[in-house]
Amino acid sequence: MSLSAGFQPLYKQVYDLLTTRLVEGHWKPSEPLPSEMALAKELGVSQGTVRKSLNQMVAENLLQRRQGKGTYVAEHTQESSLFRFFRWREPGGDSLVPETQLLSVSRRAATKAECQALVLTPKAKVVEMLRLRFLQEQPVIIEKVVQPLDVFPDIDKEDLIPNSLYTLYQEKYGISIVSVKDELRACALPAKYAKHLNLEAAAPVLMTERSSINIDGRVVELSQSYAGTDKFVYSVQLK
Amino acid sequence: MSLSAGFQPLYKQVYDLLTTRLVEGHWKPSEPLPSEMALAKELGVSQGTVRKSLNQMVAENLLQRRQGKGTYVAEHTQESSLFRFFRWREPGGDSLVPETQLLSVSRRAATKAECQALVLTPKAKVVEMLRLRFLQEQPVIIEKVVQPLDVFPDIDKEDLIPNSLYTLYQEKYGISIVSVKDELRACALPAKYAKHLNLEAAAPVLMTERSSINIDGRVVELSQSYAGTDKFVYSVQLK
DNA sequence: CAGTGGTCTAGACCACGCC
DNA sequence: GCGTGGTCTAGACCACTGA
Repeated sequence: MSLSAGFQPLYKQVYDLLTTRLVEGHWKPSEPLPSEMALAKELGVSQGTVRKSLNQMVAENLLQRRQGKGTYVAEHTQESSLFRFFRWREPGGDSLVPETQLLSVSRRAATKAECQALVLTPKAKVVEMLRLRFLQEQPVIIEKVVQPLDVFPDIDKEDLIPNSLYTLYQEKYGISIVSVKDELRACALPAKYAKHLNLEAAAPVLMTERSSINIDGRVVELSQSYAGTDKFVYSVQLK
Repeated sequence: MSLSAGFQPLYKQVYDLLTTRLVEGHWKPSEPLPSEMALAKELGVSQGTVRKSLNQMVAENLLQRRQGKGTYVAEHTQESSLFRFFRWREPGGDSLVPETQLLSVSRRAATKAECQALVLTPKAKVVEMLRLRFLQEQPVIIEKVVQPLDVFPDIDKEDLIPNSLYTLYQEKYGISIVSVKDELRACALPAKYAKHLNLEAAAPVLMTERSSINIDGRVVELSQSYAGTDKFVYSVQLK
């Protein structure tokens, strides 16, 4: 076999190699990878070993396979991305698609906490976006997003911020968000946001702090949001 | 092959068969299943096909495999069960293990909403438990649990309610919770719970409504809890 | 029709647990 | 040493896609 005689099983080595190529942008989103046979031949392993690696990557939402066609880099479409990471529902109900209004965009130095969470050098520049999200035409969530400029150069100069930022991240900046960590608490609505959500100041709201993780494992985005929960709930299934 | 000539792939048929056996209590928790070879011979398929089915069941937390020993029915130990489904953490911190104090147990007819959620005949009997959960010696969560008596006969007569109900469910009632659905909202703390949590009435608290799903797909438990979030947060990773 | 992924088999060898 | 699960291979056949 042409792979290094490491201590890891072959399929794991193949997985690491293919993931590295993916991270480095060797293949673009929605592009096909070489076929199983081609990869097996190139890497000097059997087709079954390549298959095991590819299937693991499919399980992690890195790839998609279509019988008769090929293996493709997973695409963060508006729908799939929102469906996976947008957890707001009507109680007992189906998934919802939010509308989004951009309120402000600014550039500033990162706070100490942000530097730590995003692994930045002190005083590195970040962009802060404030967005208001609507569910069924009602303003429900106000969201502050923080993005490091070294990851998203000049993102504050974008003139079209899409509904799902993750598609923009993937298409323009080569960032593929593969997982997010949410921390939820209840708190009193800060007075400055009250008018946006049509709620009284100090109304109980759900506050979510999210860290978004790129395919290479780096935390590349922080967000903090406040949501009224009279009509909608944060819904999650644990398995 | 001795399996029905259905339209499903073989490994799926094997998976269904083994899952059915598991649901029916053919093997008890922490008991070993027959070896791959034995199952393959019994079912008239190859070892690789059995392996694929077993690995899928492992991925769904139904089984555990130990190299050199065998394949075992997954056990809901206090730790593993809590680790999977108990989502409270210190902000940015590690998982916590709660202490639990049972406040009351009572038997009553199910409400209409409960009948619908738990698929019960009208006016079926349920047990309602009220529990106070402590994190780091502080009372943080007050939880109302509703269990149908047809699933958990005489559970209100248990004299030792463990920290994790799920272990009790598995050991005494043959119920294996494989997934839960949580709906979270912020609300004002009901006055009747204020003293338990050492908070003022109407303080903003995180309310969680949980449906717990048995291995056979049935919703077998509902719970509703209120939690103060000054020191602790509900933390979840989406992938 | 050729090329792709999906399923299934049979068999080899390895790593681990236990007697 | 034996039985278990874990890895890897080689090859057959099927199902789907698109030229």
